[in-house]
Amino acid sequence: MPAPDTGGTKPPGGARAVVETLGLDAGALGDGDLSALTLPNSSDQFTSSELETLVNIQAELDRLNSTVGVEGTLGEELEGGGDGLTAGETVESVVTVVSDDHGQCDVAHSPEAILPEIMEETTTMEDMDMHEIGMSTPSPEAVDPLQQQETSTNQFTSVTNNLTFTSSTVTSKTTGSSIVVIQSPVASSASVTASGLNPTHVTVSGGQLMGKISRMSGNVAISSVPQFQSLGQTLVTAKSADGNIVQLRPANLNRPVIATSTAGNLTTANLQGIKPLQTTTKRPATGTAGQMRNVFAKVIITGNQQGQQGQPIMLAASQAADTFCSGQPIKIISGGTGQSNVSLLSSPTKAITLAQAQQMGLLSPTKLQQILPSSPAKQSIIVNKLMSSPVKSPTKIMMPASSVVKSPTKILPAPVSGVTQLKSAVSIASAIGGIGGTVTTTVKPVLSPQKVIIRQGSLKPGTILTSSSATGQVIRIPATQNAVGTSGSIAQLQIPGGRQLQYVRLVSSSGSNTSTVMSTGKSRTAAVVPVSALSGGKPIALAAMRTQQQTLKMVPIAPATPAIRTVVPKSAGQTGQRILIPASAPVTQLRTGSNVATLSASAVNPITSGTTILPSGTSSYVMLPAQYVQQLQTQSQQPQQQTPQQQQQQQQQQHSILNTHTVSQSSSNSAVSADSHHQSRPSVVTRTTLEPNGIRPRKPCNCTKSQCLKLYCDCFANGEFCHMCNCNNCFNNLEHEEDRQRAIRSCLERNPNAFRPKIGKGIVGDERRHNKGCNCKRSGCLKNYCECYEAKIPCSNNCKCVGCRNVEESCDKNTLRDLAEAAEVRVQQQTAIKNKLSAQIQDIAFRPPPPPPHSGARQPFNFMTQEVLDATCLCLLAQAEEAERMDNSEEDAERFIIEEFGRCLVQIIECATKTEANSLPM
DNA sequence: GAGTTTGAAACT
DNA sequence: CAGTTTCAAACTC
Repeated sequence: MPAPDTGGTKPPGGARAVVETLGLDAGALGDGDLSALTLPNSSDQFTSSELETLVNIQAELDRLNSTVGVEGTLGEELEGGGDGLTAGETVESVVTVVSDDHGQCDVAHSPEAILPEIMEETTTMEDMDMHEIGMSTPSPEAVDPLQQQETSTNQFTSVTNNLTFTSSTVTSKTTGSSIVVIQSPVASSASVTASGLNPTHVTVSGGQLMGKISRMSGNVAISSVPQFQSLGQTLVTAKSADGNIVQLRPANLNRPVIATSTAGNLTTANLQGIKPLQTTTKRPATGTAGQMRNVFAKVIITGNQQGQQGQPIMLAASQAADTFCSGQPIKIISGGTGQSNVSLLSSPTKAITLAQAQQMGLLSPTKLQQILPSSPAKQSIIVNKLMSSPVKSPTKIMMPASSVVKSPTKILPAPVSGVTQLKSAVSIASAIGGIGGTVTTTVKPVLSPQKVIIRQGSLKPGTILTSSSATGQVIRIPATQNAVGTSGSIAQLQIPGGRQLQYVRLVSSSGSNTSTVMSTGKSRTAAVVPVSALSGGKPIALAAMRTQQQTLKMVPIAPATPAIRTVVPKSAGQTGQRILIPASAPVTQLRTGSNVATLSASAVNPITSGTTILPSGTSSYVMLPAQYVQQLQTQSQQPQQQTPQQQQQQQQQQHSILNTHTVSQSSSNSAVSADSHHQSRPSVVTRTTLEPNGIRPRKPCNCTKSQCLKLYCDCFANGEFCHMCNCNNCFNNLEHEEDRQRAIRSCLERNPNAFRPKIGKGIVGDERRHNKGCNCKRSGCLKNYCECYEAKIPCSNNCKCVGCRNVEESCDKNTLRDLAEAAEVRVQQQTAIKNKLSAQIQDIAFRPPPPPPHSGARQPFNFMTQEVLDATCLCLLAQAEEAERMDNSEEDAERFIIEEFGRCLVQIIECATKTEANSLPM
């Protein structure tokens, strides 16, 4: 299928698919603890030996490859399919497949897919319902799902364009989920058909990771052993020799693993496509790469563990609209144990046009102009399914082109000109099968929609996302119909600790056109749809499966951040809630309670302040702070709606709210653009207190000279867009995405860890500590000048501060205090011993002599007369004086005294014995 | 609110 | 790597 937007040539032949797999030992990560994802090396560098571990899983995949024998085939087919691809274009597609025992499948086509569930043991994907996702542009070439079956391991086949996932029973036990990244130089577009007729063979990587990487044909992005580096605590990135960054996410039992590999040239045209995951492409890897468009299909297959029912399999693939444009269906055939709860695409798709995005303020006119011409192909974003009648009344979701084009996590500068226009709503027909039911979901994008995420779910009203651990921030996602106000609103979530803004569109369950949320059946009430990310933003998709089984998926759309974070639901019994969020924060964890999803540590921490109304042609969008979301949640629980003023009042009551500017949606569609945050800037910027978790909420910056493109700017430093700040000449927004990306790159060049959270967990224990340490000279580290003090953590050895007094809770002080306490306890114990001995002596001394035994023998205590006791005490005093004179320590003195006491007792006993012996003859 | 202080970031 | 400058936040008045 020709790629409309690009006049490029088809990839030269021989395009091959490359599959990269990454696996980690499941045991490496504890439940809810993503920190284990951090590389063992302090340097965060993967060594070759470490890579071996990562590659272990590929052995199985190799067997798959041999069994499937698909490698090379894909490339061939893809070769033909690379229509109109421009040389050097790179398209990435991420397909994430999560399968649980029950074969539920969720298919999401998004730049980033999150699979919370990771295959722990046996994963059965047999008889999976085929879900077909029609790609935006219908391609003449038939799109037949590619099917592939594996007996020993998870089977999946992905074709860059047409994705068909057929799963057979997977008996393989994966220590962790396997991540397969399929890269094919072929243009994603048309020509590739994955169909049973023309099955595109995708080789599930065989050989070792390195080999796979290098095996990449023509467009080989990574030709040499990549240097792996972990970003944040959850993201592992590999940097190839050619400068390409490959992000790998370790697999875990509870966590999805996402591997992203980007290679080839990143051109403006490339940017048109979605940049799934966090990938950074600096330069064309090879000369050949420059001539070809690289299509990367990233497939992540994970299986739910513990046979959790209702665990959906989420299949997410992102494609560049221009490349994958034409109706390339993704079919998922899953058969579980006969229970294929395929909850795919049940909710209606929501798409927004660029014009709508512009109206919403997410895109400036200039930006829109840049975007429109470049890509004829229209990208539709399928956000979510909220309704039982999915196809109907699709809600249009604004997805800034930049967000599509640019992975929020991508830090490299991205050209804007080639942005593909987002357009056309995507209809998604999905049926959510009950347990054991098979459902086929078909996504029928109108044009060549970019599918971001297809997720069905219904957030049970009152779903709460809270950051577990330290932060404890709570985000409630209004999922009920009651939450009318939330429908169509965009919640802006900010990930703590380095974290980013997350924009989440909240879709109410109401079946209005705008908010196509309809509750079907009893269980499904609402879904949170991933919304556009302002440039580089990552869409966050929140979806809940059933009221009883809630699934939460969050696809971060936040601004660039070095890492991607995947959160895996912890509760086994329920449908896992899945959150994919930017990884800047050290640990993200999502625990799903019955109705509660918990984002651990800073996962969802500071939520961006400010609510902005986004005017749109069809519907209004509101930028909501998480607190507002929470509020809405509360409202959802309460039938009556509140006025904005009431909402504000509630917001004010909440701790974690920064300054929130709440604007109620109005039919007038007040024009407040997201990027022109200055307009929406609240007249009064309030400093907020710390959140309950102790983390200071995001503060609006006041930058004047740095253009908010230097680390001076907290917003920028946290990987966030400025929003409702007081800055001047701000470039930290979509309109200056290029500059922003350039600045990000510059910062990373200076300091690769520039965007990592400054406050992390210490080596020992869970205590937070400043990774770099402060350098205070005059503040004594007792003022907020000190970053340690500001973070409410004691200075550590990392600090170079002078005259530090921020040791109140420090280890040193604790140590001293502990020592003091221990000494005190010891003294008390010794005192008790003395008292006891004294009491015993007293008792013996004053005990009335027992009646003479018949034997006539006298017991030793009969000799404990007052004189004996006095003598003993004198001895003890003498010993004490002696010890004092010898300048012995108190402890030694006590010991000597006690020893002396023992000798006294011995003497008494001996005396008694002798006396008794002497008396016996008598 | 203006001015000062402070320390991180940026620069040399 | 150290010293200096720049910058924005924190702080003081």
